[in-house]
Amino acid sequence: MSPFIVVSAAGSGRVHLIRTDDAGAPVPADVSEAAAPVGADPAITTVDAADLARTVAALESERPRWVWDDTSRWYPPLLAAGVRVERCVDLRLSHAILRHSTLTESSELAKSAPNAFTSVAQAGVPAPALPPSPSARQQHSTLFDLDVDLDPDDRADSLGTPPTGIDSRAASDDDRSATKAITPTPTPASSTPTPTPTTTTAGTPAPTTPPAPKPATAENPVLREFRRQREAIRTATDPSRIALLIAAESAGSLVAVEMQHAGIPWNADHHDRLLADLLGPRPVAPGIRPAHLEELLASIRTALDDPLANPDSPVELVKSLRRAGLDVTSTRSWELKSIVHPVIEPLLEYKKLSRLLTANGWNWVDTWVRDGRFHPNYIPGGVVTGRWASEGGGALQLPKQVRSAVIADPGWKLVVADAAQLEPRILAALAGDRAMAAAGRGRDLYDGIVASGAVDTRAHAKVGMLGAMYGGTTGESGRMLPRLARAYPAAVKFVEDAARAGEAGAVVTTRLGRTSPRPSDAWLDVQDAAGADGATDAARNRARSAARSWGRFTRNFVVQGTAAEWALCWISSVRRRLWHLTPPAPGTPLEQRPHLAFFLHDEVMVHTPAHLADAVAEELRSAALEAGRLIFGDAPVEFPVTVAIVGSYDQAK
DNA sequence: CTGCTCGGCGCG
DNA sequence: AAAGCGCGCCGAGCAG
Repeated sequence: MSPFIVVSAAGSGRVHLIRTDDAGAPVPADVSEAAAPVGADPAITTVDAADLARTVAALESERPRWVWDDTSRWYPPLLAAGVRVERCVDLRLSHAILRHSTLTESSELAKSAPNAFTSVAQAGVPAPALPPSPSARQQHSTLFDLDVDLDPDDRADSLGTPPTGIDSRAASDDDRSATKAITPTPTPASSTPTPTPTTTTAGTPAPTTPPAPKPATAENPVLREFRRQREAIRTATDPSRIALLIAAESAGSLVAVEMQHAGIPWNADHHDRLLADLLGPRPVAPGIRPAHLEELLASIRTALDDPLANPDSPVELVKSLRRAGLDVTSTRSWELKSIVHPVIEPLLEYKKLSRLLTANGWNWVDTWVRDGRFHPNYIPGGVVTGRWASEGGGALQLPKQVRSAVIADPGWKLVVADAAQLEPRILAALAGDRAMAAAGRGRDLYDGIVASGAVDTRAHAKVGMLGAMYGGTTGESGRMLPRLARAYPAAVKFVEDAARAGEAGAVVTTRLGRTSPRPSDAWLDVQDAAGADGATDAARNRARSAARSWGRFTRNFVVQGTAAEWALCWISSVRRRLWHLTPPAPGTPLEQRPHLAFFLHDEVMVHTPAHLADAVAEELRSAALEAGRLIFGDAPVEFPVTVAIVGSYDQAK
């Protein structure tokens, strides 16, 4: 079996490498490595940080899993040195999952006091890397090469026995430590990468390994944490699920670093032309409005007969509008749209363009685009549900307005894939709802719901399903719910159960084992106050409102969180497939081969030489199939992806 | 001056 | 038509 190698900072610019078995027990290296053993312990070697990349590259042929505290700390320098690793274990991300998961709640790790690994959110992904296996079965057993059985045939419940995602125990101990992401390292294009792992990356937790001149492996805190995690997984309620989640989370952490490294191809000249077309030429100095905005401002002031009207200040603008006789309570676009008045058109246009200018204008390009690439900082596990967050440049909110500036290199293509109606499909699989699964088979899921007769239009099906998953009760979506409940009772019951759990203060757990945070002390206090003798109506209303709000959160957590797990498995598989699409090419940087360039919850973008675009498209589809089977086994729910091969991002869908 | 909340809006 | 989930970022405006 390929080894685990624990990577641990040793101080003084040195790094310890410790070989272990799958339980985290040190094992002697059977081949001598370039570095000398430390003391009498043959399992541990020490290298200079400056030699780490070379050492890792040499050892990579053994297909080890690199075990480190934080992929975002160790991997960037390796990539910068041209070294890509196949797979890893991100202990920080794994710890966050294992500490809170109901599947590992009896583990020593879950019961232990917070430690240096406790500080963060969640996320990460390992990197599988075998050549494509001939059979689906083999693919499953090798995808992540976990030490657990991932055979889909053993993953029982698919459809038929709905897995329990709901944990009905009431919340008890307080725990609000691990929800928010680490302080990320802002990475404007101008910043320089952290040169070596021994330099603590700014913003990341301090190195967890104290300088230990004569380290015994038993005392190594990174190794100790790894051992505890392996034990937690081994003794979990459903080891294969939590192990898959840990593997996917760690693989994701590799993808995140690789995508930041490669960047999104961004044509600054095109972006500038786009801005000039809409706003007018770039102002000569900051603080000056572009010409078109200035014109719109004049129109607004004329229409309001208010020469001082200021659309940049919501508070002032509401006053101006009300002075002009408009009955508004805010300046939200959707509220303004319902009003008939000459000021509305230029005002909405102003707001639209002003938003473009401030969010993705010339300053944005100057700050974030360097040498034709936008290098956002991705934060795996940055969202409580397991979704990624990002920091710097608003990478996950790129408006459609500017996507035409995302242009493939000459001779290259962008292959953009999107999982169609991912969340309702996830719900169908989670709930074992055969009718909903059937509605989505071979077609658009919402069309299938219409075809079943449950609702009359696709728009109704969509808004109804979104409402069911978000907890909407009013308007169109509220009206659709009874119809959906009649046609798809299992799916609706599933989300209702999740909501009831949250309202009662309980936690819920995703398919693979990510558990929702417990409600805050403040929330519990509000509930207690409402139950006390002599509680006022106001207190009871407040408690009911807070309970429902938390119920909407847990209702959505299970679906969004499981969708995030599907997406992690998808991109992990895509990563491995892309790597094997081209022959081994030692010394060829990652970004000169087909590579992931962007990931957005249920959508990915691959930047690839044009002649490989069709093959990439096929791998994206195959990977989606693989992700579904990994998580849901033989459940009859399909997870189709739409794939577009384009020259620029705006041409995709 | 910094640090914070808020309104508003971009994305899924 | 505009609400029900999850985010990040911007400018305005206020508190210190």
